[in-house]
Amino acid sequence: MRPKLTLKQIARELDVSISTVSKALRDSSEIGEETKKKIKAFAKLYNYRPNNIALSLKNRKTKTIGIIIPEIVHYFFTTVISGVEQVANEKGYNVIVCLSNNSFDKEVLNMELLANGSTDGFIMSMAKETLQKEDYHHLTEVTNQGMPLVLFDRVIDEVHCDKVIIDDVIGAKKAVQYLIDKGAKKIGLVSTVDYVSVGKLRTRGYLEILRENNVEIDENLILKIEDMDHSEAEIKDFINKNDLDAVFAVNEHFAIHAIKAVQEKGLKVPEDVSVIGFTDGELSKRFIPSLTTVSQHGERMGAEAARLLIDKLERKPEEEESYKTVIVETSLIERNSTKS
Amino acid sequence: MRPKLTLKQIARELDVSISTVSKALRDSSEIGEETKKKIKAFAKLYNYRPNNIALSLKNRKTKTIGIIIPEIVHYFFTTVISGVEQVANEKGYNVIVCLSNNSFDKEVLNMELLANGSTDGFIMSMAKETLQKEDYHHLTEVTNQGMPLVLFDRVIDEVHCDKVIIDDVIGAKKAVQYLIDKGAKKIGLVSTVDYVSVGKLRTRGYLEILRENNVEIDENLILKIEDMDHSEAEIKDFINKNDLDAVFAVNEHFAIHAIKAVQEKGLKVPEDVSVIGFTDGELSKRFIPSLTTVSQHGERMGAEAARLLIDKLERKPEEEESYKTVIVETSLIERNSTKS
DNA sequence: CTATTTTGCGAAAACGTTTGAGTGTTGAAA
DNA sequence: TTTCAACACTCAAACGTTTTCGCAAAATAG
Repeated sequence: MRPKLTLKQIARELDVSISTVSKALRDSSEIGEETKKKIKAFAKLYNYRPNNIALSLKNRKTKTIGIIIPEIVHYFFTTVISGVEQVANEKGYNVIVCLSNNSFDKEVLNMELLANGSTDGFIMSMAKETLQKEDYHHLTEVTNQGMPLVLFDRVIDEVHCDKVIIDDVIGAKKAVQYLIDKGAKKIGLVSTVDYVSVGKLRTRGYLEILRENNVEIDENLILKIEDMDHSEAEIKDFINKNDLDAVFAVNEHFAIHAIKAVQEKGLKVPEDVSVIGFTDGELSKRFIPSLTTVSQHGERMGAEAARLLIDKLERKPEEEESYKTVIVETSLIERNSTKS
Repeated sequence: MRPKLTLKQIARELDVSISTVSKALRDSSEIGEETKKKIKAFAKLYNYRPNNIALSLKNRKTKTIGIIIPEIVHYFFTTVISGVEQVANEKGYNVIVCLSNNSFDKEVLNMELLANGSTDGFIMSMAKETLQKEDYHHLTEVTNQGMPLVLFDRVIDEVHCDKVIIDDVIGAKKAVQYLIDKGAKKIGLVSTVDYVSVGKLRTRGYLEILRENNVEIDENLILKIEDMDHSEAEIKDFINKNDLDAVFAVNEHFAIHAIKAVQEKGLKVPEDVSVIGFTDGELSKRFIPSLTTVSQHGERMGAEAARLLIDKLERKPEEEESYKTVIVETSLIERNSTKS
């Protein structure tokens, strides 16, 4: 077992000072050609690599970005991570992933941990519990310390920082308009409770587009799910109770349960009932019938978020502060769960 | 914007030395009660937190573990990460995630980067390209430097380190035996090329159990997919060509394509053909028919890997070196893609 | 009232870098 | 011969900690 080589060891070996070694390796003009050559050869031979931690301490930057998400076993978030990772890597940054498991406390804990020097900035999507509590002190704390923060997907206006969101309202409108265009009259909505901002926005899109099309809004056709664990039963009940010709679900999960419920009711998708989901995951692609969905382009969101963050990190301090909100467009992907 | 508080600043503010502050905060008996109280109060008021980087440099350990996986947009890997994260967090470790994208070069790059002080050890699953090349110098390099490494899922004998694997052979045998028990005679195998070790092992399980049941092996009933991009067409062709009454696929993906192909051929699953997959993802659960699969318990694997790694990290140096291989048992989950 | 112990604190080194300032030697210009 | 610049290198500080050692003053013992 051979421990890592340090400048000090090279210096001792070659009988020069540490600074000489450092400068030689950075090809400084202060050092003679002969010495440089010797030192470089030695370093190469023994595969010297500077210690990142020491560099971080010296430079007061770690070249890593922290990403905090509610859960990782979730297609959308993994695509976002993938996007972040790609541009981070391009720009020489590492990515450190923390999960909040949708718990407020764990989110706070994670942020505090990472904020103490471990990362240069954050990319995060807020825990459900945090949204409920409306307690954002950990976020403002971190930004007050001068750490850049980029919020994505689940964002809130109260926190001032860069944001990457999708046009949830427009996305929902696109979906519902599509259903209307295909002749649907009674369009059900399966959404979440309103404190989940995406649920709220998609619900708003649904309402707006119905109004724009002069379709009367029937509150009975709107289901807001609180407890994911009972979503299946609730959706089944909802589908059974109402005579719908189309369903817009705010996520894949709900969409699939809706399809199942429709089928169990003895009707066919898409012949009798069309279903559109939100988020384009594995499930949407491979389910039978494959799902028409509003695609969120998670990878693009991650990439945008990383770009925003790194811009902030590498910006000269004299440049003035300003916060951008990037909206990543959704697109409707037509598959087999809607009439064509 | 208020930058982070340091010991030095507290010391200056309170007109004591840095060491006094440090000791007071760590509740050393060297410091008088009065002084301690004063310093602690100040630190608490201004929310002092020690700088992780400085601690890492001092202690020569970072309390982070690096996890390198081929891709993240993949259910199995996310469950593993989830498992790792859980026990890592419990023990006060952070997790830094790197993706190799199945590229040898990126895997090497990532390891080198993280090995220079960023992490205390590695948990990884090897890139496909690395397995093909059979070049493991980056792994031995890292272990030679005394960094613990835990390999999972895609492992190789040549590298000496802790390993977490599943009983691929046994898992495959369970699956095929199940098919045989249900009366299947012509059981097809959809696998990968042999340098992907899991493909090889599952293939071996298939062969062994057929032999044990005195079923003659027909090479025509075995499909080995090289190029994932053309897997769909190849599987379709394979299903069309052969008159199978059951299919064992080494992953979800293949299983689903097999089901589709069977259905497109005009046959029914599971009435005419039973299909079993490997890995228990979203897709398996929600597909219709939902898939009978061999579940890999990724979360458990991740947890085991993290435990092994942290044990190594926190082991006293005098204890002797030894490498364990933990086998996480698979279980067969019966759903609707097989006759009951 | 001296001798010794205890108490309370500070100085300094260390972790591995980078970098500006300093130093000694050489050679050439004045 | 003196002066000065160029060269090639070393010193030392800094990043933020922890920890060993040393030292003075106070408390205790003899």
